[in-house]
Amino acid sequence: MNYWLFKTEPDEFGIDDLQSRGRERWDGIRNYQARNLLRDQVRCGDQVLIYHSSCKAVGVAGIAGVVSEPYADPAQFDPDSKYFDPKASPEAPRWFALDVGFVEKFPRVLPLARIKSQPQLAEMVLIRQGRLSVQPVTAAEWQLLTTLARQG
DNA sequence: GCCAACGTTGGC
DNA sequence: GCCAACGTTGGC
Repeated sequence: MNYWLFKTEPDEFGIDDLQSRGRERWDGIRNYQARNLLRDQVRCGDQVLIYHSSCKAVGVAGIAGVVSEPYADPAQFDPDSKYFDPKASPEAPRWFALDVGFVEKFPRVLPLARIKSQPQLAEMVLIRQGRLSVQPVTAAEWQLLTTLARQG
C-alpha cells in the first residue's frame, strides 16, 4: 500500500465535494509525470492526501482512498470535454483516471506554510517540486502530516 | 495581478 | 537535438 498526494482546486472540486459525493472519478490529469505515476504505480487500496491549491486556504484538507485500478480517462475521447485529446484513441489511450472514495476531512486545512516550516516535511515532493498534481508521499511524511492535521 | 518555475511546441 | 517562444501552474 502506497501513499500519495493529489492536488485539486477546491473551487472546482474539493474535500467537501468528495465528502458529499462519497466517491468520484479523479480525471483530467494531463501531465506526463503525473500520468506515469497514476498509470504505473497508484493502485486500488492506496491512500491519498487531498491538497487544495489556488485558493484561500492552501494546504492539505483531508484523506481519500483509491477505490479502483487506473483506467483510460473517458474525457480524452469526448470532443465536448475540455480534456479532449485528438491524439488519443481507445486502442491507444494517453491519459488515465481512477476512482477515489472519501475517507476523512481534517478539522482544519493544514496550511502549506506549516508544512514548509516542519523540517521533517521540507523534503516532500510538494515542497521540492512544484506543478506536479500526483506525487508520492513517504510513510514517515504521511504519519507526521496526518498527526499534525488532526490536531487542527 | 504578478511572477517564478516549470512543461510543451515547433522551426531550424 | 537545440532552443526560443509560449502556455500553465500555483504561491503570494
